Amino acid sequence: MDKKRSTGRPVNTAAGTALKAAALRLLRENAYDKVSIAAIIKEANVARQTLYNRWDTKADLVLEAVFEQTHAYAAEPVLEAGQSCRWVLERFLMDVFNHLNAEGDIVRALIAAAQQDKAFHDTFYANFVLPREQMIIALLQKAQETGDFAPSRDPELVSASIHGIFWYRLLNQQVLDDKLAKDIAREVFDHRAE
Amino acid sequence: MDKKRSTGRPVNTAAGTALKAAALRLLRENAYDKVSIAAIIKEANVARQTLYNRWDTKADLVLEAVFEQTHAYAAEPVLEAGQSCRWVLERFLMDVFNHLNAEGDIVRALIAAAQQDKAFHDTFYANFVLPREQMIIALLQKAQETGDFAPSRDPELVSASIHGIFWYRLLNQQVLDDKLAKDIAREVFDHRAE
Amino acid sequence: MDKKRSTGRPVNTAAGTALKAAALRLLRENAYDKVSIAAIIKEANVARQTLYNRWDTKADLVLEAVFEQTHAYAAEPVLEAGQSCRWVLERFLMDVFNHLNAEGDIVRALIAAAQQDKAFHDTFYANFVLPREQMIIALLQKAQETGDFAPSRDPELVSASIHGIFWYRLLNQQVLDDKLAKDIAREVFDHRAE
Amino acid sequence: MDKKRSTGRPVNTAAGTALKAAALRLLRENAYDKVSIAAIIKEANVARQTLYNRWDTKADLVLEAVFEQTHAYAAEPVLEAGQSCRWVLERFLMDVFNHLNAEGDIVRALIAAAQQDKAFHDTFYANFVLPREQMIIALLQKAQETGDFAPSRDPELVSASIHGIFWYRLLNQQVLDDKLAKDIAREVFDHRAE
DNA sequence: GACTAACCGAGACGGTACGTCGTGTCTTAGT
DNA sequence: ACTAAGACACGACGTACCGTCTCGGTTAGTC
Repeated sequence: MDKKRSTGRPVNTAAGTALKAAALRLLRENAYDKVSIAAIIKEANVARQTLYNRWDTKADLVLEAVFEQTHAYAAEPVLEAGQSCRWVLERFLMDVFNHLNAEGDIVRALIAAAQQDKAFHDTFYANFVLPREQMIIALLQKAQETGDFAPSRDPELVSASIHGIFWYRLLNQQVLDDKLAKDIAREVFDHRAE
Repeated sequence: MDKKRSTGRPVNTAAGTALKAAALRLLRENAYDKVSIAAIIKEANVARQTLYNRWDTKADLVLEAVFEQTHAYAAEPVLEAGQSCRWVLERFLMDVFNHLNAEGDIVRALIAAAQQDKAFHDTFYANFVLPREQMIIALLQKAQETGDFAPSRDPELVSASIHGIFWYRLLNQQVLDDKLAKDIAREVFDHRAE
Repeated sequence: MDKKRSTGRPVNTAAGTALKAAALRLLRENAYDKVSIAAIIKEANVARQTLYNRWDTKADLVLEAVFEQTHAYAAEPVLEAGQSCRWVLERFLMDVFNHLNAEGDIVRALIAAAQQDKAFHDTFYANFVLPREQMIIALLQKAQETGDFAPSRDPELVSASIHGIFWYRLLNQQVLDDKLAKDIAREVFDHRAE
Repeated sequence: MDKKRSTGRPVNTAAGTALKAAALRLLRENAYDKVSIAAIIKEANVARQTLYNRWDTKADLVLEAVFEQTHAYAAEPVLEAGQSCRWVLERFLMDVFNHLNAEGDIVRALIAAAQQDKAFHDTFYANFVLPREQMIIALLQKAQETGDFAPSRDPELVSASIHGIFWYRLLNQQVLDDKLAKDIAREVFDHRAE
C-alpha cells in the first residue's frame, strides 16, 4: 500500500524487538503500572523517542508484545469428525486457561489499561477480545447444526457468558483450571434447567 | 473491639463527607485517572492530609463513596411468595444494570484499579464483588429447593457466569439493558441444552 | 504587678521545664532545623498547645532554654585590684570560648534564626548580644581610666571587633581556643600599629 | 578535565540564567525563606526538575546568583604606587559596605543558611568568605613589607577582626557606612595601644 | 564516493501529580 | 483556667514519569 521509503536510514527492527522483549521481561517481574517507560527503554538499551516512533502508549507496546508472543495460542476450535462440541470447547478453554495461568497478570493489566484509554480499548477489543468471542460463537452455531445446542438458545449470549466466567475469575484472582473448563462445557452443553 | 477514642479533637465527619461527594462529582465529569487528588481536595475544600488520614489511595476513597451512595442498590433478591425465581433474577439484574448505566465508568475504573493494587483488590472484592455473587448463589440455591433449578447444576458456576456476562459487557463497553436481563434469566432458568 | 490568677487550673510549671529540657536534649543531637516542634513536644510528653501557650516560636523556646542554662556563664569581667585589663579580657574570652565549644552549634542556630525572624532577632540581641558587648565596652573604658587603653581609641569599635572575631570564627566553624583568647587580648592591648 | 558532553539534548543555559534572575528578583521583594522554590520556577517559567538538575538547594542557587552578579565587587585591593595601605583598606571596605547595603539581607540569609547545611557552608566559605579574607591578609602582609603594619602583629588575626566587625554589625542589623570603614582603617593602621 | 535524509542514542525540558512533612490553630474531654 | 491529645487548613517540599524537544552520530540507498 505505502510506497516503500526510497532513501534514508532504514528502521532498526532490532530496536522494536528489544523493546517488546524488555517490556515482557519487566512485566513478568513487576506490576504493569510499576513498569515505567523509562525502565523499558533502559532495559532495551534504546532511546525514548525510538519507542514513541513505534507506539503511542505503553499499552500499545505491551499489547503488541503479548500478541506476537502468543498469537498461536487458542487456535480456532475446529469441529472435526468424531469430536463432540463439548469436547472441543473443553480443549479450547483448557488451552486458554493454560495460557492465562502463565500470562494472566499481563492480560489483567491490559484489561485494566483498556478501561483508561478509549483508543487502546478499541485496539484491544478488535485484536484480542472479538476474535476469541467469535470463535466460540462459531462453534456454538456449528453445534446448533449438529443438534448439540438447541436452536432456541442465543449463541452470542452463551459465548459472552463463557468468556464472562473466566474474565470474572481472572479479574478476581481466582483459579482457572481444567476442572473449570470441564464444568463450563458441561453447563453449556449438558444440562436441563430443571 | 476498639476502645472509643476519648481524647483529641474529634474527627470532622463533614470533611470526609465532602471528600466523597467531591470525588463523585468530579468523577461524573472526568475520567477516573484525570481526577487528581489535588482536584478532589480543592473541590471539597479540605486539606490534603485530611484525605490521607482517612484513605490510603484514591481508589479507597472512591470505593467508599460509591459504596455508600449505592449500598441500597441491588437489595438482596429475596424470593417472596408467588414470585418466580426467574422473575426475581430479572428484577435484580435490571436494578444492577440500571445502576451501572449511570455509574458504569466509575465501576470500570474501580475494577481497573483493583488489577493494579492487591490491597485495594481485596477490599473491593470483599465489599462489592463477593456480596453480590453470594446473593445470586443464595437465590439459585433457593431455586433448587423450589425445583426451578436442577440440583445437578452448580450454583457457584452459574452465578459466576451471570456476573461474568455483565462484567464482560461492562468492561467491553457494551449495552446493559432490560432485554439482556431477561435473556440472561431465560438462559439460566428456561432452557434445555438440546 | 499582675493580679494573681484566682481561679482555674494552675499552670503546670513542670511542662515548661520539660519542654526546655527536651529542646536542649534534641538540639545536642540534631541540627536546629531538624528538630521539629512535633519532636520536642513528643520528647517532653506535652501537648502542642502547651508549648504555644508559653512561646511563640521554636526560637523563643530555645533562646530561653539556652539562656537559663547558661546565664551564669561569662560573668561580668570585673577589674579587681592587681589584675591587668589584658588578663581580665583574656579570662573572659576563655570563658566564652569554653562555653561556645560546648554549645556553639546551638548558638550558631540561634544567630541563624535571628536572621529569619525580626521579633526573635530583637529578643536575642537584647538578651544575649548587647549585654556581652557592653561588658567589653565597660572594661575598655575602665582600661582607658587606668591608662591601659589609649583615650583616642573607640571602645565601641574595638568591642565590636572583639566580638566580631569570634562570631566570625564561630560562624565559619573555626576553632576558638585559649591561644585565640590570648592573641586577641595582646592585639587589643599590646601592640603598636607600626 | 571533563570530557565534553557530546550527546543528549544540550543544556539550555537560558533556563539557568532565568532561574538565577528570578531568584534575585524575588529576594529583593521578599524575605529569603518566604521565597519558595515553586515561586522561583514559576517566575522563571521553568520546570521544577530543571532547577534540581542544576542545584541541590535553594541556597546553592542563590549563592551562585549572588556570586555571579557581584563577582566584580570587592575587586582585590591592590596596593599601587602612591597609595597608603590605610587608604586602600578604606576603599575596599567602602565597596563592600556599599554592596552589603544593597544585598545585605540576602547575604544575611546565606550566612544563616550556611549554619544549617554543612555542604552549603563549605561552598559558601570557599567561594565567598575565604577569598575576601585572603585579600585582606595579603594587603596586611604587603603593609608589613612597606612598614605600615608591625611585623609582630598577626595578619590573619587582624583580618578576622576586620571581617568580624562587619559580620557582627551586618548580622545585628547595624549600619555599615563610610564612617565605619574609615574608623576600622584608622584603628588597624593608626593607633598605639596606649 | 559523496550526498542525503531518516534513523538512533542520549538526555534536557515544561509539565503534572504525587505522598510526606511541618506549622500554627482549633476543638474536644478531662483535671 | 489549664492540660493532653490530636484533627484540621495550609503550604512547601523533593521525586517520579510523562511526552516533546534537540543535539551529534550513524547508516543505507541514490546520484
